[in-house]
Amino acid sequence: MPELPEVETVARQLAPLIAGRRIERIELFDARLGRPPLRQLYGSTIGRVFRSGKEVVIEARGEPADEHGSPRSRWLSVHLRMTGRLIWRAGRARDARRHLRARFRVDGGAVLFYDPRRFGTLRLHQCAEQTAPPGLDPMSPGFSVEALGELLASSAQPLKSWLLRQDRLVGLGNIYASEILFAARLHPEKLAGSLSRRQVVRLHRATIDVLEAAIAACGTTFSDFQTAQGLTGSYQRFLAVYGRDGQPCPRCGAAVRRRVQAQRATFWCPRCQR
DNA sequence: CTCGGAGCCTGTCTGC
DNA sequence: TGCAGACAGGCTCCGA
Repeated sequence: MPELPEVETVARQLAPLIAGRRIERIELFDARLGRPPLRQLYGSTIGRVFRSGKEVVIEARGEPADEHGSPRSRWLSVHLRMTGRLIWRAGRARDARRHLRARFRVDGGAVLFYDPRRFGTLRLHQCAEQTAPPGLDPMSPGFSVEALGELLASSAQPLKSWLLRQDRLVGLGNIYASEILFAARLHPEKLAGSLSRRQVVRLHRATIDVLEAAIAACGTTFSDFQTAQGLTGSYQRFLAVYGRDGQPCPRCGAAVRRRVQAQRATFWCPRCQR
């Protein structure tokens, strides 16, 4: 389910809903989540809530050790993988238990973690540095044409597969990789290291444009994705190629094609992507 | 390094 | 209607 725009949407919506609230209790309902020592977060106050790569990170600020000490923070990161959802529930209503994997009780409500396929993960970090993803975030100031060019330069991988690797750029997944390549008019099987300077510029521009538009639309919803407020995204209305196998390319009218590349469906326009 | 395949899970949709 | 198979927004591991 969630790629960068969806995770960004969840983090942005969750932040004002839970920042400043006290963590009362965290319940895990799925053994696959392991047994992270979450009790150490009890009584701490939620600070920043932000996206890191494809993870939602929640800062838990503990009490100051003494009156001069600054509060000790820990960070809880949630990876939604394919079908995870983080939903804010105000008050003390009863929660649907189906697919409920974890519940973060805070004063005034709870954050519910639903995940039908159970691929999602929770991790507890003792320092902020540990929450940083390995790759470059395309929404960060460091994402320049030069930086993208350098990352691409050494690779003999097809562009579509390259874009899915989280150790180079973080946050892109199967939907946006296809959409970005369409916007950049680049063929998904073109080798990453073979791009001209102008093509790198196009890819850079397309990455930012597609992600910003998707964030503005609160992400893409097919079936699973919901925002923190239980709403759906609307970017699916703007998808040019993803899931549009056989339909006309919105730019040139040629039939959009689909093929499986490294186990994942790839969609592209055979006429205007070169 | 890269690729392909299997695996982790459950739900939904398609075609016979 | 029933059932098998394909497929799904992510990622990791293995062997070639």
